[in-house]
Amino acid sequence: MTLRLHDTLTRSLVEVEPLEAGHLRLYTCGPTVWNRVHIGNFRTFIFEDVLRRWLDHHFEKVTHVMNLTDVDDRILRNAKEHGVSLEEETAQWIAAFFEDRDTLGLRPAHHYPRATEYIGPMVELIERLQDAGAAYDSDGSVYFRISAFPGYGRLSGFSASSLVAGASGRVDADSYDKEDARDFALWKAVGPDDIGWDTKLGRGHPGWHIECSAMSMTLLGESLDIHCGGVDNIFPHHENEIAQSEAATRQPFVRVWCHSEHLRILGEKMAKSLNNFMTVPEVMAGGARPSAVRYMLAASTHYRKPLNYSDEPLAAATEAVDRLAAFRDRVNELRAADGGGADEDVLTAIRHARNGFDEAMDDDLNLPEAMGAVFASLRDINRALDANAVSAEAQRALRALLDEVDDVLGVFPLVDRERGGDLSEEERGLLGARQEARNAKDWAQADSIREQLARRGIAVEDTAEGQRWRRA
RNA sequence: GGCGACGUAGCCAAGUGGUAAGGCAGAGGUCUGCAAAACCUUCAUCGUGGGUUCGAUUCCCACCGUCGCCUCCA
Repeated sequence: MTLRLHDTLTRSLVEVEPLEAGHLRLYTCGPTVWNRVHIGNFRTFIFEDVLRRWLDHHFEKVTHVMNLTDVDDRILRNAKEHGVSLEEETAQWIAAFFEDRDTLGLRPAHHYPRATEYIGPMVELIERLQDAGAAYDSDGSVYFRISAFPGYGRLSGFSASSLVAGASGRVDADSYDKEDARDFALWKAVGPDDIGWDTKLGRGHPGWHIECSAMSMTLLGESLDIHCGGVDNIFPHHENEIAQSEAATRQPFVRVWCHSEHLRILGEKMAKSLNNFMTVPEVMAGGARPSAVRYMLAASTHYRKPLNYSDEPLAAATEAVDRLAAFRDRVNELRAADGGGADEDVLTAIRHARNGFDEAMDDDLNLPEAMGAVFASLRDINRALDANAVSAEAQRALRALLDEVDDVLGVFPLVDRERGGDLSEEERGLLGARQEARNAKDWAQADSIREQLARRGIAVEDTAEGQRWRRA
């Protein structure tokens, strides 16, 4: 089975083949830590997490690097305003990012390089560009010379003439003294009172794009396999990364570019600038479960299509997760019999689920379709289990299927965390009393206790094996 | 203005040149002391208008609508 991903540069599906056999090198654009990231950012991070997990499944070794951009104009401004160092300013937001990452169950990257720790490599890279004639000084700052890189615009599809300076209304068009409006800053000169670094280039701080080139080359080499981010990074960020990297190394910078679509809210992109965003803690405070948020962001639609955030998809995701979790409970509680009358049907359904899942995932990470295959098989399996017992072997196969699916989906650890630990002494007592009431066929009493437990957030179900509880 | 994406049931959504996965919600039923869970049944001709084709939701054109990018936004 080969994995195919949509490559932004060629706008086609390409087979993923690591440059170094058996070792895939992945770079994902991380957060700019100037405040708490929102769930729109996390849509991209979760897409990248699903990719990372599927790559782990495919290749012997994966090295995943996610950068933390801890120097940029907003951070510098805030640090100055608060009268603190850059490190003090960003520490809280880095901590918040890791907290949210863990809330949503993202597999940690192998490296989280910070821009401020790579000033040296950035300066070296800029010097290489100067030597190559691809960079020039202006008022102490250093700019990349677009005209020195003929391939400029390939990734975004923008031709030189089509770029309308300031058309987005986001940035002042002519605030810098550049040869060409499209040229971008590699190094920005600052005065002695401003936060900056004294380097061979003079006192200043790096431009936005150079950090990713320097950090990825340092940690992953001058050519890496996959580089991803949100679609809004295509231009200018990734376009500029390609230009500055390849102008320096004369080698292809990245083999496959992947970009995820935006999360929307009320039909519009969720963004800090539109003030229509929600953070992970805010969503949780609204009663959402981490497992449901993760499911919604990862699996409710394909990563290259916009996803609209609202209560309905979240509720649907909650139910979908519950269905999976209930099925896992059922599998774990199966009392396997030697005969295993349902084995054949169950094993067939498992095979269908696995094949459908793998195929859909290999086809550009189509997790929605992959889950469709899983759910279709769940129904077949449930039907078989309703009718007959299964062998211990079939039970093991069912567990393996769930493990495989959740190796990518990643919701079960979150579900376990949400359910909390064991029952308290008192709650156990209530459950025992209810069992006694049921034995005595005192239904009124049994129902009343079930009500009490429900008010504590504990759902009780009666099964052939007795009572089963879970935190709802 | 340039470039690009999308438009499938009440909602979310996958997909294919030969009459549409899956999830949620709804309706009816089986099971259950009652529930819950599970299962069964039921619920769409794929934005509009043309064209190509034996046949299009799937290819082409136009239109309408929504959205994104156009120098520091994931």
